Amino acid sequence: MKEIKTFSIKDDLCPVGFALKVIEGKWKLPILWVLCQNGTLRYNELKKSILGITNMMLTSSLKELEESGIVNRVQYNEIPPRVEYSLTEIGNRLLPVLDEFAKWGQELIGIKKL
Amino acid sequence: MKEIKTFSIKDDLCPVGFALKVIEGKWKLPILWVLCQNGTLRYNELKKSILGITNMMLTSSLKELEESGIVNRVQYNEIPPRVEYSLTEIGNRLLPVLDEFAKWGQELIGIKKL
DNA sequence: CAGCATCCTAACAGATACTG
DNA sequence: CAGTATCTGTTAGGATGCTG
Repeated sequence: MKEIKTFSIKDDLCPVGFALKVIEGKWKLPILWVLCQNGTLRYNELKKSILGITNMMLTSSLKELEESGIVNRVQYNEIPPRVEYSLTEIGNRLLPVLDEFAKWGQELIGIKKL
Repeated sequence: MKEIKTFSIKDDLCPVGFALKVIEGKWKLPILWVLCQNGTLRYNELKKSILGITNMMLTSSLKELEESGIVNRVQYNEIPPRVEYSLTEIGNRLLPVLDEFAKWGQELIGIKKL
């Protein structure tokens, strides 16, 4: 009888699952994308550059990304208010990983077209 | 005035988004994990090795993974029925990418503990 | 043994309007 | 300018029981 390795759901402290949660959600990748393309952006610049996003989703997605530690939020107490967002250092280090992921995705798309 | 690169939601044919969808969902990673640890497994072996999963979720997750092309399903027409699941070739090539992802996740966990 | 059908709930996401 | 608040719709996931 073969010995089967099990997986307990308690193990979802698994680093892959953890990393995945950080970028899951409809708007996280788009936000990361425009930030890595443009560097630092203000709230309204982000909003304009991500077509279709609402204030609610932009705000909550940014907050989660900030809490995850991959987006910086800098608030200037001016009138009118100014808030700038950018990728953190570890946020930037995610990019090459996503690139590998993209390559694999491309292969998969290629295979499915056969 | 700076030129801002935009992101249209229509672009979600983006390979990263595509790849992400394939492994999203509560049970996909656990399934991939036990398959890569054990090689080929039968339906009930999978069920036993993933604690807490229901028949419905196992069935639908396996079907999606199969449709994505990263899991093989082989049905033997015997009595009692036997169905075996394993990773496809491209499914196996996902593993090193997930490994990179895991390393990044570990770093992030490390940073957040500081 | 390997599943499918049905019903149910909770989390996610969108629309709209309002505020410091 | 940079968000909140509220209300509503949609989808993911779960419980339970049944079938070839």
